[in-house]
Amino acid sequence: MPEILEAEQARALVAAAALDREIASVHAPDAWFCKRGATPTGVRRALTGRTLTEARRRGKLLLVDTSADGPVLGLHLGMSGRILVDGDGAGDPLLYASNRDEPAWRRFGLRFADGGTLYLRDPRRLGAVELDPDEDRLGPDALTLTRARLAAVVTPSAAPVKAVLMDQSRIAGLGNLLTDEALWRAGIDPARPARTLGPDDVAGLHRAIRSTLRTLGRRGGSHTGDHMPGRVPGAVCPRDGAPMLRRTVGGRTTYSCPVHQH
DNA sequence: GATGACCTGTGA
DNA sequence: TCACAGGTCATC
Repeated sequence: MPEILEAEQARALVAAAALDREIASVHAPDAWFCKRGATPTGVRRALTGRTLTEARRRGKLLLVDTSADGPVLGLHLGMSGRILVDGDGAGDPLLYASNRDEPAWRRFGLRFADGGTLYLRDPRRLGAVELDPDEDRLGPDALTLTRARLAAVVTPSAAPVKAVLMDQSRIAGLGNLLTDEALWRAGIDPARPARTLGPDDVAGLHRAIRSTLRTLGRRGGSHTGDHMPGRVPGAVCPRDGAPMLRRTVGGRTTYSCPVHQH
């Protein structure tokens, strides 16, 4: 569930509440959760005594700079992760993930010298902590996606347009729900080969992505879309009342309207 | 580019 | 008891 909107909320929370506080200790109980070469010991050594200086984001990946030429702390929310600072959270309240404060779900955390804390709580354990992440493994951020860039990504690909939009190396930040919402808004069939989209389709899709991110961002998250009521078996299209089509496209469960999406 | 595995809470 | 949710990575 955490897609770009939830990651942005988490980034804003870290920026507002967790910067410039000395890290007294690091809670890294789960070696499996440390990815791409990071280890609990390594992370502990790298962060203890430093402060967080800036919170950035690329797609769904949180990037936190640290003081004194320290490493960049990379945090990924996976599918059920949430950031909590001093016990207060930001991001996806609970759609698939429980909101209980189960200590075992604190996969990673910082205790500050002032007594406060930052935690990454992730019941399903699919998030990640890494050091100095390779930011270029991700494409340009979806929140600043230009129409030209979208066209450059969509035009050459024979894959379903949904698969292209969700490919993080092409565009970073769009997940299953936001992609379905944007295609539903644009009236484009998720399974349509990307290269069959003409300039008008691309322009419309670009507008739909922007309106999706702006509107759902204001409402509070990826699960607040107009398309959501149609994401239930047996549901009808919220726009025109036609029975929704449920398929797997690009490896993910996909709901679309067979009447207005072509 | 498509598929399955990873992991685990939830709900039927 | 089991299908399903879903981001990402390894493998085909």
